[in-house]
Amino acid sequence: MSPTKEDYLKILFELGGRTEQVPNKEIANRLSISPPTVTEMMNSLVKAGWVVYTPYKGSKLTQEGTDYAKKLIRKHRLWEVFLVKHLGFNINEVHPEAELLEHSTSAELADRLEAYLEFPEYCPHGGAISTDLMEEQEDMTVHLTEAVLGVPVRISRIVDEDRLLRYFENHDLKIGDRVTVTGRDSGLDLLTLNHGTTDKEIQISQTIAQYLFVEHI
Amino acid sequence: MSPTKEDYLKILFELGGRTEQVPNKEIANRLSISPPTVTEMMNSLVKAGWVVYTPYKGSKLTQEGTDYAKKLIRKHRLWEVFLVKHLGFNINEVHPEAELLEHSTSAELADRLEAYLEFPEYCPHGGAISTDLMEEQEDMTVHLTEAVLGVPVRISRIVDEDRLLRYFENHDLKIGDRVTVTGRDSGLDLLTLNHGTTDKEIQISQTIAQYLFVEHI
DNA sequence: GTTGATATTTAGGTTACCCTAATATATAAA
DNA sequence: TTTATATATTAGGGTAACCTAAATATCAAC
Ligand SMILES: [Mn+2]
Ligand SMILES: [Mn+2]
Ligand SMILES: [Mn+2]
Ligand SMILES: [Mn+2]
Repeated sequence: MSPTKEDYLKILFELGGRTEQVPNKEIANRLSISPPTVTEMMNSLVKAGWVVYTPYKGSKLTQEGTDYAKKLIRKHRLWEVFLVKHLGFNINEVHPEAELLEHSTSAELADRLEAYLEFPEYCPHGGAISTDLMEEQEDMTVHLTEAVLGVPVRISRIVDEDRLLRYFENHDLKIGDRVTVTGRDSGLDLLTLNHGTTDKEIQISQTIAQYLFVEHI
Repeated sequence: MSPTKEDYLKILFELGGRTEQVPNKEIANRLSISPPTVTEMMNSLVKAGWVVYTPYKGSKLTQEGTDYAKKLIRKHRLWEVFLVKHLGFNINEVHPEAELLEHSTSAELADRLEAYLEFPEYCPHGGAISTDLMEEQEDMTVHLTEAVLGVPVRISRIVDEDRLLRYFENHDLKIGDRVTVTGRDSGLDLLTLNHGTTDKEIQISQTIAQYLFVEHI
């Protein structure tokens, strides 16, 4: 498996490909790649047994594809923990580093690294590390867009995609922050939040709020 | 730069391409790749400014090529230290892991890793980590084949190429061991050693002994 | 100085991963 | 139900990194 193919599997998992069909366009967007390239790659992933592909509909991961993706995500998150905890990297810097390291990590190395880090439960962005907890978290967490108006919640996880992390940093949002959704404007695609700690008003786009997960306090 | 090209530069350095012309065949052997592929790659490395290539003669690294190779080797050796010291890997297992990790390591990551490891001087195979010390070591060390008969020496460094490491392990040789060359048979390509610690007789091929460096005690 | 062994290059081909332009399909609107 | 729009596929092309087979260059031995 090449780093390229591995990244396709990972993205597929992150876009819900474990349970639903993911349209090519979403993959193309996330990887900044042209749609024909995605079509081509999906056919190749089908041939290798990682994916089930329905033309014009989208792709779903097979069981093997799901397992492979979860192993990759585990490696990615383990490296992020190492980079932050031991090497003193900033939370917003580690994702691109881990994006590379994940592909150069044997199962043996991942296991030893996990033990060395004393079996952390979450990565610095709140993502679960154990492959079982990963599915659970994926099924249980609520998107910020689905939070009830006026009810305070805690940010539990940020989808760690480079552009998103910068967006959230620019809006002063962090894992663990308490926020309350105070307004929703679907026309302007806006979500208004009250930040629990600073009591400041924050406005973010609803489209992007989909990548923020929250839990009830 | 692709991992592939990076490995070519590194091999070139390891084969003495900093000071001498390295023939294509040696590169082809070390990388287990066909000679035409090497020719092709050398032309590509020339175009990128890493290498000076004389057809039918061989390749030398430019200053830029040398610097790049040394940075890569530093990353490689830092990872080996980490894998052995912190993750408990065996010395003979770490080379293939580092061979991958080196290509996924930013300058920032290498610097932080080096500080975290408390600036180690040598990798587990005795290779220098600082890029200055690296050249010095390359120029100063003596090949085991050049050691004087009957004079005890200490093994200071093993060229960490996968097949070689296994050969040396099979012959019970390790960094730090004292050995005395007791015989040399050029016809049979054999070198007879007396192992200082166990007092056992060891026979290794002269060809392979070239990859063992020793220092006087 | 010719010969022969070895090393190297040239020629031609493959697969992986990317692209744009043109065409076809699906779906939402009129 | 036609039409418009978004999405997806097909067609055709490019570069990187590999290969084998055949041609050519180098160099040491005779
Ligand atoms: Mn990440
Ligand atoms: Mn990646
Ligand atoms: Mn090594
Ligand atoms: Mn390598």
